[in-house]
Amino acid sequence: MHAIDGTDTRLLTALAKDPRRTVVALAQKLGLSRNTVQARMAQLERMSVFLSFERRINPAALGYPLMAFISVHVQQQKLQQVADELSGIPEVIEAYGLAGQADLLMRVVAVDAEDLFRINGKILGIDGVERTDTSLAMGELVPFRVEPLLARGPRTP
Amino acid sequence: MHAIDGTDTRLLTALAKDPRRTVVALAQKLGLSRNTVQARMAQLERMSVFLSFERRINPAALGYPLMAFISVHVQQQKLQQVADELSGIPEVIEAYGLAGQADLLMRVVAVDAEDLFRINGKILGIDGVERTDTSLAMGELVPFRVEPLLARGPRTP
DNA sequence: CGAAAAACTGAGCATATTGCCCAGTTTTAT
DNA sequence: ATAAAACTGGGCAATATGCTCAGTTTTTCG
Repeated sequence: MHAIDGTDTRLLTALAKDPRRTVVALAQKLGLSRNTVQARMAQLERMSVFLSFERRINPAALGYPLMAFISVHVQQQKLQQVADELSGIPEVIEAYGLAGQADLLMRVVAVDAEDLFRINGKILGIDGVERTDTSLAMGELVPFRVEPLLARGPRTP
Repeated sequence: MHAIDGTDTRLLTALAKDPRRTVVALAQKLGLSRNTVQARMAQLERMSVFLSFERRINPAALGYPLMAFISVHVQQQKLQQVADELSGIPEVIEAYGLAGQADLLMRVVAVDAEDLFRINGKILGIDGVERTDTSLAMGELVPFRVEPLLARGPRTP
């Protein structure tokens, strides 16, 4: 067994609903033996189903209430260098290489508008960065969720 | 105490590093009493420092290896309706209202390119959606992290 | 500055959980 | 049909948890 099956998705759904639930309680809820839940959890862990705990930490609560998406046009063949420089800026919380209009899209958090301006300046100062477009996030219109995907059951990859 | 302080950031850092650590082990590591760690954790929970567990679930492992960012131009005064429609599409895992070039930016996952095309068609079919721009994510250049923010210690909000 | 409130400490208790082992049964893969 | 994988439920020892408590320390506020 190395693809996610219906029992795994049910387990993930239950976990998502109540992340602090004990293995015993999960087993009860799912009608499985405790050992099975343990074994399945261990397997999900091994399969890298779980991303970092950091994703659960709200930057706003850390003092960074502003969020922005900054797309960047990068000089040819300098993408990796730019990425390395970006990773040195603490407020850059993630960055993706893109196939599309821009070369790179990052998510940035900031203390306030001034801070954002400063960060943007920093990004513009990176060798290889040609142009940036900044879009301030005004609010979550669809809050993050994977529950609808889980509810559909497993997909054959 | 209702702002995050240095002890909280240290606690979050330790948690981020080892999410399955017991309260007893965390207390030991941080040189605090068990009760204090428990009390602090409870407070962080109350303060909504922790976002949903779902954010830790990797859509790729669920059978959605493709990710794309789709920006959308929306007809005036239809933003909320569009958002409601988007939330009915399971593959739309989050969407932000923007101040910038586009009105809305969403993150979409898909099984394959065909699936992505289908989803895009669905989005274009929503009343109020004028235009979309799709950028396929080719890879994480800066993987998600808030550790550098935590390492800086608390920020006064 | 002093008093009060908040936060921290360490001890303790009863109960629950965990990691792991085991042998038997059921399900899946070949 | 057979073998391997997965599941089951039982069990054990060690540890953790939720919670209480009284004393101490730190922070807040007038």
